[in-house]
Amino acid sequence: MWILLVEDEKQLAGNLKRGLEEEGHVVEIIHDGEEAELQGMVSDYDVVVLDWRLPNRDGKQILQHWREEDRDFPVLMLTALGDLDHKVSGLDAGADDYMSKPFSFEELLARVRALGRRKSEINDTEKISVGPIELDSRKHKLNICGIERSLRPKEFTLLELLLKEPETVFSKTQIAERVWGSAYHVSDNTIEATISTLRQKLGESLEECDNVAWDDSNSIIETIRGAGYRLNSEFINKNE
Amino acid sequence: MWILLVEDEKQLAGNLKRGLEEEGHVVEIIHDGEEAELQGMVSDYDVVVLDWRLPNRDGKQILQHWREEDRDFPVLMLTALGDLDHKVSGLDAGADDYMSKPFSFEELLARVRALGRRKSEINDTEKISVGPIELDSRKHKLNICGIERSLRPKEFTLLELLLKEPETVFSKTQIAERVWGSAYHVSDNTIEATISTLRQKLGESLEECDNVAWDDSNSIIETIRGAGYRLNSEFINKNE
DNA sequence: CAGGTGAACCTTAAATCAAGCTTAAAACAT
DNA sequence: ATGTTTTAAGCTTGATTTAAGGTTCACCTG
Repeated sequence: MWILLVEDEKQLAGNLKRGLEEEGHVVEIIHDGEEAELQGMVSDYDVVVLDWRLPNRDGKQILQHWREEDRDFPVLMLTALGDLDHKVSGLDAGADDYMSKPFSFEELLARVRALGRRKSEINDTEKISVGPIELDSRKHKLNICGIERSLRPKEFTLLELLLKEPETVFSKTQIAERVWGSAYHVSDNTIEATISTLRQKLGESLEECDNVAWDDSNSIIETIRGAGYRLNSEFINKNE
Repeated sequence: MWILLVEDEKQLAGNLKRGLEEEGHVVEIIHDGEEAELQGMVSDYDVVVLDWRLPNRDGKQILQHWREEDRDFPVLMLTALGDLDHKVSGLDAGADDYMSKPFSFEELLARVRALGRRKSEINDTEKISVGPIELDSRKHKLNICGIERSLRPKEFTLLELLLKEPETVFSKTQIAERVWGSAYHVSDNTIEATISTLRQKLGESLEECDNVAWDDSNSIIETIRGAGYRLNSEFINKNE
């Protein structure tokens, strides 16, 4: 999932980010309230984790502005211990869930997961499947006509992105942002190399299936020159 | 869309250009303030992205001069983080939106799209259709009476330009600007060659249609000697 | 008004250029 | 130490531009 984490304590933010990433999420951190507000206006995160006390704007204000503008991602608010009033006013302002510090990481994880699931069926049903391909988000496992196959984290996230919105063309820039978390510092070649190994793994697996209408196994992921990549629509249709 | 990007950090500018081009926009980069000002005086871009800090002139000056001369394209200004004063003074000077660095690429994309939409209906209507010809800008697809056909990027952008404003005659210079991003370094012959292949592809496709009132399939794109090219108006009328 | 002339334009193939692919090895992280 | 990610290099494929010769058209001239 694509998560925005708004938290000004840098250490805590860093830890959470790492933990969430280990679970296979893509995490963006923002330390500043104003910036966070803007960011939320333009990007459709799957979940936003929002600290209540922030420099420049407080969490509640930010959230209210978002909701006024119909930004509808689920928001998990974080408050200091004892701020029970905040709980109420926060949920009022449109938060979907609430947690008070300190909390265990496991708990955060569980709630983030729950929120993501709630948002939409497509988005984090742990299992996405297109034709004979099944992806288990939780376990980072790929399952092709019954045969299990392990993917590396980056490969996994990339495939997940493509499967979630088949038909859509994702540009390298978008892929960089959604899989690596930022568009800068990621070279084209890195993405190409990842696509390449991913194709190989998919290809190998599909060859071992009997009942799949597909031969040129290399092109499950289509290249649209100059524009990006997408899941091959023919493949989708034939095997849906 | 036709976008001018004024930004002196070459690396950043290059990245953004690539990203925007992947989305199907035509992008011209200028690194220098003075040159940018001139360019804005003579070309009607759909959107201008303007860095605030530039060599030779600062963004604000440039923008003011433009507005004094009634150059009315939407301008998205870029400032360094924390320059909140600039935000205000920039919007004052006539900017339509603002973003502080660093920003995510998707954010830029969203805002550019929004500004383009605001300006005119024609832009960003994802699907353009004239008679049996349908063009999907976002997906880079051409569809003629139901049959899909692939065009190369330059061919595509050129056709898009002609379809967006049928009736209008586009000179070679205009075509160079709006398809290649700049009029220099593009020879007449290049454009002629592109028109030629485009005509062929359109011709072939139209022959396969039944219900189209058109015979001399070569002249869907009309040549107006000494002036330029345009979509054949007869074709438009017969098939509208 | 026939014929000639030059400019603009067309067409095709070949040459150049750029995007994307693949593999192994280096770097990084755990 | 092991698995992952990134870089590097040479390669393949496809897109674009150039080049060269052919058309067409407007207009000039005898």
